[in-house]
Amino acid sequence: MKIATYNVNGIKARLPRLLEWLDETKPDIACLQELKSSDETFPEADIRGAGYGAIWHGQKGFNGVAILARGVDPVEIQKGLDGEPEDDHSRYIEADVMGLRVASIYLPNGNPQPGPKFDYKLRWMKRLQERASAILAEEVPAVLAGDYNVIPTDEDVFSVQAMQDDALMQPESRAAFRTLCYQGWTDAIRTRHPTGQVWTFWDYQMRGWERDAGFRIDHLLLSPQAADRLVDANVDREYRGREKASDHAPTWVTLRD
DNA sequence: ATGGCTTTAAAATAAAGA
Repeated sequence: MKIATYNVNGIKARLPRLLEWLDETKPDIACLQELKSSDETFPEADIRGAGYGAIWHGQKGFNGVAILARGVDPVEIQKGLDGEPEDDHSRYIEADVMGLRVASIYLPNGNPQPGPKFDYKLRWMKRLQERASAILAEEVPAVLAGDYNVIPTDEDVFSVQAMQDDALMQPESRAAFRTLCYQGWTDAIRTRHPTGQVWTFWDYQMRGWERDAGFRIDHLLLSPQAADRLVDANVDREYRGREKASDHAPTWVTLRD
């Protein structure tokens, strides 16, 4: 089965591209981020028309996450993360679907750093670590998929110099991501592609796509019970080059049934 | 050295992204 993550950067603006991608690549499960849509304006009928059940956690203007499943309805486990009741950003949704635990994650960007947005990013990562640890304790096949807004290593960015002051690759951001992995989560893309450039994002600015100036920030972390079933992982790069594309490309894993 | 683009919200600009 194929599980994908796709930061759509506005589900209304991206709807033709999203429906086309679902039809052409037929992921069993698709985790979406940056819906930029309230709960009420989520295009449920179009998603159903494409053959997918869905749950979502929307927000007007920005953020927003969803989990789509081919032919079935995901069973919601929770929306949002514990530990900061005043946090009203829609960045996390978790479900049971097709025998897997799946989370769709939109981790805070954190720029500019230092500053309150970076502090919020690090607090959010700590809260994610706590939830991820609880999921591991259940010993179930699980996939934490999403836009982590973390460039894990210098090999995951087109230019270390250009990005050195960015929140995405600060030592604190990387340490928090490593802590998550060291709990027992497997970074699926790096397992299948141990070295080299595997970009998932190209900035709209500075002709990022044309220069192939990208970085790797969309990740699928597998619990041991899911990692044992890992067959392949890759990026649907081609969709970044299409008309009215998101600045992220769909990123996916396949697991043995 | 800096900004260069895109989406949303909302009515002209501003926030947010990364």
